[in-house]
Amino acid sequence: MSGTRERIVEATSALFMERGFSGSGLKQICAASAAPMGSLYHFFPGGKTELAAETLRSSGRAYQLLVEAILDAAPDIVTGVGDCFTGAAETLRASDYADACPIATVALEVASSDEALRRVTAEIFENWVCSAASRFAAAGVNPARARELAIVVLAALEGGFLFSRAARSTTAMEAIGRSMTDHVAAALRS
Amino acid sequence: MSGTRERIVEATSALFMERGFSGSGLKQICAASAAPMGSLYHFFPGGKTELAAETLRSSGRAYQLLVEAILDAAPDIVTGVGDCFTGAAETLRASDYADACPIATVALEVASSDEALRRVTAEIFENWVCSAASRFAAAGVNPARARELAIVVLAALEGGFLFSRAARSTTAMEAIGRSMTDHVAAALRS
DNA sequence: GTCTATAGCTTGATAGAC
DNA sequence: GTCTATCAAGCTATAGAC
Repeated sequence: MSGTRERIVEATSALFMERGFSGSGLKQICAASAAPMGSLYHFFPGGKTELAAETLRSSGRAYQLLVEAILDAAPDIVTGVGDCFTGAAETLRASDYADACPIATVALEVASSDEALRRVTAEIFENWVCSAASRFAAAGVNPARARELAIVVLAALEGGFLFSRAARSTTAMEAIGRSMTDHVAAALRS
Repeated sequence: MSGTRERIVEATSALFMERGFSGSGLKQICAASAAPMGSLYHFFPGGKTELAAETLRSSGRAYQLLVEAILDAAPDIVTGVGDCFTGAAETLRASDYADACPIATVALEVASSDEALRRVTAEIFENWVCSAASRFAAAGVNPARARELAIVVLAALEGGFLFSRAARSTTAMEAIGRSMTDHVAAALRS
């Protein structure tokens, strides 16, 4: 049960957030996870693509569980959505704007240049949308609208990460969070 | 007035959208723009960073002018916002999901790893927000709210590019566009 | 499973002829 | 201003001893 494999995946996830897919070298990943090159290719014979696919799936799942936990802990869905945005803002500040979406950077890099990885990112986003949509529907939003609402809220969260990281300020994330709580509240009333 | 310099910047912009900053090599850029290596360093003695900064500024300005033209051509601001999203969706489909935001991919790549380029992307986004906010204010939105509204609409547009490119489908962009027109209309009524 | 060494290629950048 | 040749360093990937 050597933790080497897990260490490699964790180091890859962190490097992907800081430098993206092309900017993260396998040597750098090995150094960051204190793993030799041979171990990386032992666990991931498919090389960088296989490692990236597993890293994206793993951090995508972890991120989904985090959001679900925040939504389920809140007294109502509107508060829960607000908590996601304030939590994202706090995490950004606490991590010096490094700990953001673990998928977006790589997703944009590979969208037009690596079909296998593009499919992986599409699957992760689809899981996120389904997860959020089911929460909105359970909270009383018309099921057909619930999916659209999930798409909008998650897209706005991604835009918030982009603007907040670029500006090194969380004012964008906070403004977007306010708008999204209003938007979800309006959807509940209709 | 050798067009070599312009060709280099244009090729760089296209490659940044398709493969990002780290994924675009200078040799690739020279090949795509039919320019020799020596010319690239003649025009951009600061190397890849200087070329990237100028490319980002140039395509950021062009993108802003495009959005402003769409907004100003529309009969009202709500229609104009809707036109931006349907236009983005059409452009994505027509370009096989390659022609999207010219800044976002690079902005995420450099946010935590290249301070000089991070500042450039922050400045571009700030210009976009100011431009959109002034249109919203001119349409009758309370000036304090106009800036927040601009941030939300642009962030949602960026999230729409991300989800639509990953899924190779414009349904996300279209759903987000519908929500944003509703959101802008609501801001006008309040 | 772990580790070292290295092949083969590409990267960003430079030098110097023209 | 243009172009070629080249450098040192980085990359992904592999081979093979332990």
